[in-house]
Amino acid sequence: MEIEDVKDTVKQIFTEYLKMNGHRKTPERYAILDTIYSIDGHFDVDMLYSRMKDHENFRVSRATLYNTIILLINAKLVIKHQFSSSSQYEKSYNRDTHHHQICMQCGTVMEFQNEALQSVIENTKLTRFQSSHYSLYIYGICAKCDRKNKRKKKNNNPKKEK
Amino acid sequence: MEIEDVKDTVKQIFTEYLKMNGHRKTPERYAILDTIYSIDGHFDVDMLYSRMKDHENFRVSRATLYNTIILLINAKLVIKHQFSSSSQYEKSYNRDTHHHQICMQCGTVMEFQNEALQSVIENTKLTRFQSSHYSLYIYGICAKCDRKNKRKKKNNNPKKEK
DNA sequence: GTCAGTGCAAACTTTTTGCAACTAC
DNA sequence: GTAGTTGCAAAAAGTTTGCACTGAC
Repeated sequence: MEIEDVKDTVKQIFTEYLKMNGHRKTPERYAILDTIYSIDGHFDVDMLYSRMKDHENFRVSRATLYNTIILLINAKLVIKHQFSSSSQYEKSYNRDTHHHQICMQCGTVMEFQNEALQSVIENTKLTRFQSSHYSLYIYGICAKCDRKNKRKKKNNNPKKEK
Repeated sequence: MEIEDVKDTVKQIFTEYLKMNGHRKTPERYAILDTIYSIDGHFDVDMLYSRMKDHENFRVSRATLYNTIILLINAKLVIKHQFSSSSQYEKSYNRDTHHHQICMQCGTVMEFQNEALQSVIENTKLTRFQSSHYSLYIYGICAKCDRKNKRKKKNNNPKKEK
């Protein structure tokens, strides 16, 4: 699906959601949705804020961003993650299911796909629980940091870890 | 393994860790470790703080709690989660591997075990990444909230979602 | 015209930091 | 004795809230 088609579709879904729940269709809300669906990967409120101001030339307050994101999460158009201190978000419509590997040293979050993993998780039966979606975070050390550490270990005193 | 044995063991591990990394063995650090290993399930800094003050009668500052928890995470004796606004932690030594199901409505976090799931995740090969541990969070609606919602839908006006 | 939505600043919450006092080594 | 630790209070960072103004309906 082309990106513009996706944008049109999510706009329709959002419109439907707003109508269903008695919310107004404000330009801010559509601008935020549009910007989010232009972003690849994860973003936080701060990044969204500056991206809208700089790239889209559309200024909204942070409060409105927070408010709108809640609506988008309820409309199932955005997913919220909390791997770092600030909440991270990502668009969820028409995205491939993916998992996250997080480097404990540099904090980099990388996505990977694995269909076997995905199907096992999705087919897990849970008792007395209606599951809607899931997040799998695998923590470890990325190749970059691993190389960096090995180099350091070789050269310096092998005492301090910090 | 008995709980007191576990406490002794983690104390040894922590002592070893502190020595290895040139940290001091302070009474605060051991008291914090002991309290954490008395708690079943998850806790946050605030809960740990009041628990130490009330139950253990040992007062430490929040700053020290944060500092010590970082050491314990590095020593692999504590795991950090971030499903709610405040960071949640749990002891990790001698605990069964488990997964989390989180109710998006009431925020309750429940643990469940599933060996098939566990082995698939643990055997997943990751390229260029040394994995250390993982977290699986499944989001949805718990039975309690589900019942509550159905009751409400039946009785009231079926308009508002909030 | 009305009330939901917005921007702004202030408030709030959680976590981090600077500094003086303390203590494990 | 001297660094590493602690407690405290202040600061920082992220998010929420109260209120007056605006604009979607």
